[in-house]
Amino acid sequence: MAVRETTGRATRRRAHTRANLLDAAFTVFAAKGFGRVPIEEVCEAAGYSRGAFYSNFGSLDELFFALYEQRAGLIAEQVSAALASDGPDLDVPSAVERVTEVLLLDRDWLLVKTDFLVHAARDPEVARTLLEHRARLRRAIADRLARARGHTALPAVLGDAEGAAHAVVAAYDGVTTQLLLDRDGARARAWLGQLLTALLTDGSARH
Amino acid sequence: MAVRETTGRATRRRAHTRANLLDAAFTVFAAKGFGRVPIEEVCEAAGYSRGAFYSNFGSLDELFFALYEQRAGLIAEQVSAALASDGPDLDVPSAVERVTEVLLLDRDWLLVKTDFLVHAARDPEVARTLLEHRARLRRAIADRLARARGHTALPAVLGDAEGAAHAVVAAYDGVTTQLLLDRDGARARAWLGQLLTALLTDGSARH
DNA sequence: TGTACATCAGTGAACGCGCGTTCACTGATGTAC
DNA sequence: TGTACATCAGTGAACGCGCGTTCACTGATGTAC
Repeated sequence: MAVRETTGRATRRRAHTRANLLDAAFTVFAAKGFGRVPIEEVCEAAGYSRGAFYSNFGSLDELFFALYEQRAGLIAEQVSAALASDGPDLDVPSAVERVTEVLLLDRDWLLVKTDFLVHAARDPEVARTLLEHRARLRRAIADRLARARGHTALPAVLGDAEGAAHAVVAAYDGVTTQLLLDRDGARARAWLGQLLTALLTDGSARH
Repeated sequence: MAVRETTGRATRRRAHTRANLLDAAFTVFAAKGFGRVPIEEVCEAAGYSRGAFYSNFGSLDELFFALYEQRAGLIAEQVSAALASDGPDLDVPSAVERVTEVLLLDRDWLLVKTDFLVHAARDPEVARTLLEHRARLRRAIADRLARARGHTALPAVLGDAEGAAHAVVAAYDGVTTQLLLDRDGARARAWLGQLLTALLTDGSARH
């Protein structure tokens, strides 16, 4: 079954509507939480009737998954860019700074991502999707760290670059939780920076 | 307004029903997620009619909050106990081991706690409750760490014992996220142990 | 380029189910004597 | 200790609203000539 041509016939309009619904859903989900939002509300925010929704998605879940995929892809690209943007040798503090900025800047995304986590935690199929995204992110980080070996030694307890990347993700998730509660973005970014520094350098100061 | 006597008249029965509803709710919420559970389902699981629910709680939210308070209190006690259970000097690895065990053993609790986080993230009033619990936990950890100063030096990047306690909580939250997704409890506990060791000791091995 | 036509995206009224909420009741639990 | 009584916890049927889903329609968009 071939994917519907995105160029043929009145399909530009369709794609446009779909994108509008996704954008509206992002805002509304972030504000109220997935599962507390009736279809009607997404449609209203996007400026369509409910029929338009059913013409584009089979259910709110389907839209939610599409939304997650879209945004997660976007973030992944931004992180890659942030990691790629200096020479072959890694400047840890500056890379940490840039990645931190990407990961913690959009509170709405953190909210939606957490909603998605809650679903994934109860549905192994959904969890697989999320785990794959995380694995991809981790690999990007690990690769970057590996390439920088010798420049900065990693603490032994964490094992190899894979282990260190794992720790980076854990720190990110931990700080995310705190940020969701206290809404202090600046502090969260500073704090994530410190944590990553503590984890990635050898504990010996660099205050 | 005095709190209703828990000993007077047919109130033992009432307290019993309330406890049954809370226990049933814990199981059902963990399985399906708060917000995906109709009142009827909690009542059925507890063996009561819906009227019994309304006789004890004003809404599912109210029950959910009561449930959170109850369980969070329980965990807090267990953590305190785990921290108190050796002499005046702190044996970091063994304390880490014990606390890790308490914090990551009950997946159902992690699920319910995450549901609660999702609500708190959108309601500052609810967030206050959760932040207070976290602050209490953090203080217990910080106190314990402070008392052990000199025994094990903390890395400078994290600042004082408060900072280190903050890091412990962040690591816990981070590992929780991973555990919710991969369901590998043993690995999560090992991993949290490593992270805490990396954060609390001075990076210099102790493999 | 202009016009007639076919298709299909999006409309919005209508339907009906699930579930929250109420309330007159019943019988279990404790009190008074 | 036993019995009559009062209270109030828990029952379950009934009500009705919110919202998911459907579908006959309209008019916007692209095609053919």
